[in-house]
Amino acid sequence: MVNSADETADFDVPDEISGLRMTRQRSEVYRILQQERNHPTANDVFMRVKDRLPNISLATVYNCLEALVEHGIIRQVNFERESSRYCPNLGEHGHFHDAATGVIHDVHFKPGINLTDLLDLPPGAMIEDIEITLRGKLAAS
Amino acid sequence: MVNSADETADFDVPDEISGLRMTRQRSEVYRILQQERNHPTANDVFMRVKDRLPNISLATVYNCLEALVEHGIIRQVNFERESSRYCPNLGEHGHFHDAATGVIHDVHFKPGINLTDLLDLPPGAMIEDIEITLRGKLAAS
DNA sequence: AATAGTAATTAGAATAATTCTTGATATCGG
DNA sequence: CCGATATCAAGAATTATTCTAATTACTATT
Repeated sequence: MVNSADETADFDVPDEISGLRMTRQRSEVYRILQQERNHPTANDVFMRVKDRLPNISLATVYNCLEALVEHGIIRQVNFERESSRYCPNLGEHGHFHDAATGVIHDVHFKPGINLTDLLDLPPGAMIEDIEITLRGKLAAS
Repeated sequence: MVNSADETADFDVPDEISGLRMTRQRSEVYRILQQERNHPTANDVFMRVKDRLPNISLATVYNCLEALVEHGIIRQVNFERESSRYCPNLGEHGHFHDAATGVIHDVHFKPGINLTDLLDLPPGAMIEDIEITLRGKLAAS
């Protein structure tokens, strides 16, 4: 069954992404991340995916997320000691956590900015990954 | 007993810092962070502090660290899902994690750089805290 | 289409870091 | 010194996550 006229605005997920076989469970997990870009936790994904796969287990959601992260298809985002969150935005960006609402906003660099140029890195450091996290409040607008 | 000629190069810790009463346990925990600037975990601190306070419990170390963090005396640093690490360096700085050795190096901005100027923040965002984490390898030198 | 081999999924147990609870101690103000 | 409050210790409890073992699904081959 090809999902062309489903209830939600779906994404068709190919059979394979970056060498990872996209099983039913992985597709649905990935689809949820694409659809709802609010940086859900594994448990959030679990609750949402159960609508479509009522028998899925939380362990499978963790497995799927891990597989997607390892293949560079999504990113895992950690904030303090809270549950990990997952994010389909692969470009270099940071996260702003609104302390009042708990909402996470993606934050991008202004054009032409390269963070590593601005840091005094230890000699010989080869950067593989950068994480920028900001915590604060949004002024009532 | 005033520690002026102890085995290690000690710091005298005042009776109170930022309104936090410096009990024996909190002083010793704080002293360890000052002495060994390798971003220890709570358990690392626990093992080291037992030399001086053999009866201290891990829960107390956690309590002390939490009190120190809450009073802005030290910083708590998280990397992925690993145990929290603690750091007496209060100035704005990031952390470079050497994937090969696990060692964490403090990273500072080059002079005159203000990160928030370089980011496209959500309108009205008031930043209270910034965390920059870099992961990579140090080239063999 | 049956079969063998591999990979994925499930459910629940196990783990690890951290927090909580409770009772005992220490400290401070009067 | 005495009561009030804060801190500490020990171990239980919690939470997110990972592991284990058994089942199921998929792939390639006959």
